[in-house]
Amino acid sequence: MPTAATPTAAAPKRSFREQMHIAREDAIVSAVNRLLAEKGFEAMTVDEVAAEVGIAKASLYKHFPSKEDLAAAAMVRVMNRALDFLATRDAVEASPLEHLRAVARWTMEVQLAGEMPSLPSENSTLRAALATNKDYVDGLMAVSDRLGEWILAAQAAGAINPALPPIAVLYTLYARACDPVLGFLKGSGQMDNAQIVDLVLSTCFDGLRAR
Amino acid sequence: MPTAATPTAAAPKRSFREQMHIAREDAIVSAVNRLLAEKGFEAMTVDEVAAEVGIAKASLYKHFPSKEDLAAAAMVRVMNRALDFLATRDAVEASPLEHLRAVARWTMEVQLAGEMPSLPSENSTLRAALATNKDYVDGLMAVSDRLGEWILAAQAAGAINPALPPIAVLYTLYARACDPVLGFLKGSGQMDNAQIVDLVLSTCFDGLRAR
DNA sequence: GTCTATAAAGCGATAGAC
DNA sequence: GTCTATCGCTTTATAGAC
Repeated sequence: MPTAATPTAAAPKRSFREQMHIAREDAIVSAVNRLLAEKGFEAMTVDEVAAEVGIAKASLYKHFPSKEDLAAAAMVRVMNRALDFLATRDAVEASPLEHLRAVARWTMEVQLAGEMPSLPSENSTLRAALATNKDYVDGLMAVSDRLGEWILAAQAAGAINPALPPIAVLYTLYARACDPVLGFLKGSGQMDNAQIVDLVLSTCFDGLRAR
Repeated sequence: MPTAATPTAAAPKRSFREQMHIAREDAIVSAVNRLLAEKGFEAMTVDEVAAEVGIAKASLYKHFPSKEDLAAAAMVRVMNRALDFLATRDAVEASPLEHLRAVARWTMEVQLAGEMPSLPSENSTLRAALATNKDYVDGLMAVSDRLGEWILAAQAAGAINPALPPIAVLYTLYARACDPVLGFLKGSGQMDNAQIVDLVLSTCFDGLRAR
């Protein structure tokens, strides 16, 4: 019975093709992710993406209808990875402040690994595409909600400065994920990644002033 | 004596023309400055600059030989404005920490005014142009030296965390001049500029943690 | 120095064979 | 779905008249 009517026979075949398809798309999204982190959306070209993946540019457009969708897919994946990381923290016994520090540390490590896309400038075409991308917006909301809980709890416990509006704390954490200070210090060639992360974490949570 | 041989007669005429020339170039650089702040180097087009200034694109290229030189001129002007501001602080009776706070506040106000160019991504063609631009490099060094003195003095006085390498403090101040948190908070529409600056200054110097 | 007009190159996106 | 080849447009930069 070679027809597709038998689920037990058709499912594996379809699944295999789908897995190949997913694997290919994952390779594409990975390349886009790296290029977005390295040079940003405007400077990244679709030809570069195709060259890095090792396929023709036209093939890219069979998977993603536009450059914006290509980049949006990478942003969605980053957001999902963040959600995955947040989920791992649920099993950890720690204070809200410690959770927030752990998240900030994770984002900085992702950035030093060259896998944190730099945020698109305010009037980029990518911004509009992201704003109407349900997967991205949902992921962003989910991350923000989770972080918001920890922020409120940390402020209630007196660990985070209660005078700061929670939204300001949230935005600060997002901004530090792309903090160019990491690249500056890396470029100075005087420290290793662990030292850089510790330093920037310190300035973020403890400030420049002595305590 | 209408010839150019008489210095007293020739000098004013040349000076007038030069002033016109300088005024025109200043208008160009101002437009470039705003566009660099608004959308960054890659997304800014020379056509936009010409349209904003109100002259033909070819005329721009009589003043500046390339888009990179155009942008570099704007960056040099920002650097010189920073030097001017630093000079005004010499007349102010204040501690090194207060000087650093004042500088950070000034950069944030410039950014909220839409006049702080976003820093070029790491492998932008603008980076290479800036690295070989003597005026820019000299200005950057002068600013860094001046800030470096205050940083060292503030650390010696125990006002800035002495555990932080001075270079990390310097880079943090540079990064906060372009901090996207200002734009985020502005976009939330919940605060005025003064509140935003105070908030970000607080997180920069005092950190997120309660004191 | 300013303009109009255009060259030269790069880009996102598509056509059509296989 | 992948490829080669190309379209159509934008962009940087220049030529040449005035």
